[in-house]
Amino acid sequence: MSIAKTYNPREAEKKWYSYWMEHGFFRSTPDEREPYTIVMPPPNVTGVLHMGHMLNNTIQDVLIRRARMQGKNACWVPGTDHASIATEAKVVAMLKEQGIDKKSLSRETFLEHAWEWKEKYGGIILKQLEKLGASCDWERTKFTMDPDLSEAVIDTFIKFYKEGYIYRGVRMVNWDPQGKTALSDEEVIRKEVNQKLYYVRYQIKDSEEYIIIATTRPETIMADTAICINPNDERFTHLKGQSVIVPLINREIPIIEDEYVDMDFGTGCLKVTPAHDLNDYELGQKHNLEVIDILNDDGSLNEKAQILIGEDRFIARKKVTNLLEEAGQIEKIEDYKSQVGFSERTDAVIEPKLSMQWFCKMDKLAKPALEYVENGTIKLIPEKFFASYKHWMLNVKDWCISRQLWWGQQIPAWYNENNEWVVAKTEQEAITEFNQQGKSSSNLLQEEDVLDTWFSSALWPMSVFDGVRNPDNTEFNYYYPTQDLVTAPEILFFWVARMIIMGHDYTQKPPFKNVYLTGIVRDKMGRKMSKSLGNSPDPIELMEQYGTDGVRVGMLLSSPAGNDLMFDISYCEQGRNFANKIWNAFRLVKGWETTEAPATESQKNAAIWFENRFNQAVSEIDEHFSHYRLSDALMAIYKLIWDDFCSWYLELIKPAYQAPIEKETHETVKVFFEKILTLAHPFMPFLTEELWHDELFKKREEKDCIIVAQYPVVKDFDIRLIKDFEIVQQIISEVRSIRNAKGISPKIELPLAINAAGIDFETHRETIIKLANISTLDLVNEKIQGAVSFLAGKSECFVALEENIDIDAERERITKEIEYLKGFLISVDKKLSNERFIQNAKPEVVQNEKNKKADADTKLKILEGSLLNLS
RNA sequence: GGAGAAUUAGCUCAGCUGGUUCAGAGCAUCUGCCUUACAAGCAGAGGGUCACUGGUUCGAAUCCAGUAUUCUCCACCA
Repeated sequence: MSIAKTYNPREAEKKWYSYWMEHGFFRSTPDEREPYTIVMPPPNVTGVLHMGHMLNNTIQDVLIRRARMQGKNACWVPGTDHASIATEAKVVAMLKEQGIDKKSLSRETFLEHAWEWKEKYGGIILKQLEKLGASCDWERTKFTMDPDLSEAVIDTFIKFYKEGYIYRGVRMVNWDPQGKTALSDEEVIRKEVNQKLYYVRYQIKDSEEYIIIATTRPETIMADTAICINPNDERFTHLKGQSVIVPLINREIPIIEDEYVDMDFGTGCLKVTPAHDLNDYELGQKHNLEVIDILNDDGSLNEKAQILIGEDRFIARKKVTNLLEEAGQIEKIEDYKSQVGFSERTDAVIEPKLSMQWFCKMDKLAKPALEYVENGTIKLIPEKFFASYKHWMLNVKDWCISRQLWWGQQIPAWYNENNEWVVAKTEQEAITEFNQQGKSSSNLLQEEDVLDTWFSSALWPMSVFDGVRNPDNTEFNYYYPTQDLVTAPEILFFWVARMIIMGHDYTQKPPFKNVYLTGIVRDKMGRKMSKSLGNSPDPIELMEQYGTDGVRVGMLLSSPAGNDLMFDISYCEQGRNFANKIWNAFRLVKGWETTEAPATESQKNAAIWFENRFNQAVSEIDEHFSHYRLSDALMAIYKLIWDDFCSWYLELIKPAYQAPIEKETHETVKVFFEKILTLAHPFMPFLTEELWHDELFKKREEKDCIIVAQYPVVKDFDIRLIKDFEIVQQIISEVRSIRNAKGISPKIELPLAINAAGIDFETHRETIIKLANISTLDLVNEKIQGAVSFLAGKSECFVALEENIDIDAERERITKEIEYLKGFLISVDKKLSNERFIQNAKPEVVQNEKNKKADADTKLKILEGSLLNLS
């Protein structure tokens, strides 16, 4: 029988994923065990797996698999998000391709198309997550527009409305002219843009004089309703109370005064356009200015502009500039950099626009959500994000929750024929409500707008367990609050904060205990990986190439929480190589014939050492996990397996070529092997499951799978024993190093003599002989003449080489070491003779220095002896 | 403009409340090995004024201040 020399991930991946599914290992139902719950941040239903998802979901899978193996009732709830704007844009684009204009469709027909699209193309990403090994409870898959989740959203709207958090009003909002909807402040991305600053002349009425203003948006001058100057600005004192003529349209507007105007910026004169700028709007409110909105929903000019009607705002900007120039009204044009808002979803330039919207009052709601994080009920990992969380929470603004879209939850508000409105779940209830208020209830129309998608995502940890509609249900009581949330820092406010707010409002509990914020996946040049840059590898292809386990390991090796991850393909290679290393260790153990003989002493000692070393590693790994240092945990496993298990333990017990191994030892190796597989399983689910089922270990029962095997628990270990073995390892390394330096083949046996101090070398005799390839190992009490010597711990070792040793080289080496030790002693002595040190330092520290001195003294004496011995 | 963070080996990063001569890991590099588990490997080796300048301290990669560079978040200056 032959086993492939390299691990082939493909078969194992296919086989085990469906095996796990068929046997229901991912499924979770409430029982007497401790629950461990993660709700997956729902990707957009339009989404396709990218490196960010890969990282994020791998982390979640590692956490959930480990918890499952620790005997917890692990429940990972997957799902998708309806992503109003993105999805609606996709559907509109698709319809356009078919020659259908959204405007020509009724709301119902459009939604039919949208649902059709969703059923057909939506949720590809969930399928892709399977490839990654995601052990979600797929039967719980939710969509934010599922009927029950939608109902939860509507209920919440009504609840918040009744509690006085939701109101409706005309406000300046962020308008996305491409998506044709309002956006929340959080959905606006500000970018620095190279612009022009236009200096435009406005003629003073009944005068030849001009006033010059600076603007970046000349196309809005038709909407100007005042010019504002600073009352303290002496340059303009004579203009107070005058009015000016708006160029091109010759409308008369007043000159007003307000200290808001920065005298040093531009010309010190500001044109006031209340309809198209937030600050101007506020100025307008203060000074009772007229509001002239010259823009249509799509960003083109309307008839109020009087000129260039129907032109897009950016074309209009150019044309207005030309017209102004022709009219001699442009003083100058300067280059200018400024921040411009873009839509997070469509990337269109945001237009401040005055419109009627629904808002959620945030200040009161935010308070308890801040407290949770402040008092540690919810932990942010890493903590550094607390500062910005706090800042946002303290300065939170009201949340614009209405969107002028169809795809989403339609706001449950109803208008009667007099345009009066009530909030009610159904039309029937609305009628009742109107009647109670003594108002007309005929010709009711439901509010056209839908709710912000984040309004529904905010309920996610509750709504997936139906906890909003039915808070007393068993599942909700069992799984909520959830344990860990793994997500990107970018949506800390969008999502995390709002989940905490809603969770608290409903349950008086936080929705989760820990928030692990992953980094951003960047390319080698530090650029964020994105589709538009084309610098992101396709995770699916990566997994094809390196194996899923390899890519998982690669991603996690380099991603401390909250730090961005500079992704490089070589990490995946490292992951693949690691998988292959385990595979080959398995081949070795698998290939051994056994003999009935009992284990040898050295094998037993090796086993004792590895057991202790293993327990030490388990402690370290546990510690890393408790701080969510997944990459450190993984590295500890990597080293335990590669170095300790393969390079030391296996080499140590390995029988001679084609010789059988003692059965007792073989059994022990197998036990260790199973243990390290369980440690590795959360990171490398496929390989470990594949090996677990090999008959080398045993015939497994149908449900005896590593995915539910017992995860190693923290146990005591003997640090002394491990340290002693380190000395042995050092001796072996030194002998190999001597070989290397002298060009002596590893096949040639060398004699070794040890002047042992403090360690029982008999225990390790066989080990040293075997791994360092020693012919004779003598324990001596004196120095050996003409041998190369070195110090391991406090034991001096001698290798007598057949050819003459290079005395000068040896002398130099030893002298160097002596000098080092002397320097060391000087520094220690300096400390110890410093009274202030003795007085101020902790007693342990002082004692430690004393011990160091004693150690160094011993070593120094040995080395000085060696030096004498050479001459 | 405000806030936060970072700067340690060629690369990616550890280094927790100052205390081994403290400078570490992985990868990469170099040298020697096709030693029958693994060349996706084995053995060995080299490599860093801990960004800079001051300060606190018996003692600083670690604490403080300033400087430089970089990043992130927030913010309405036309």
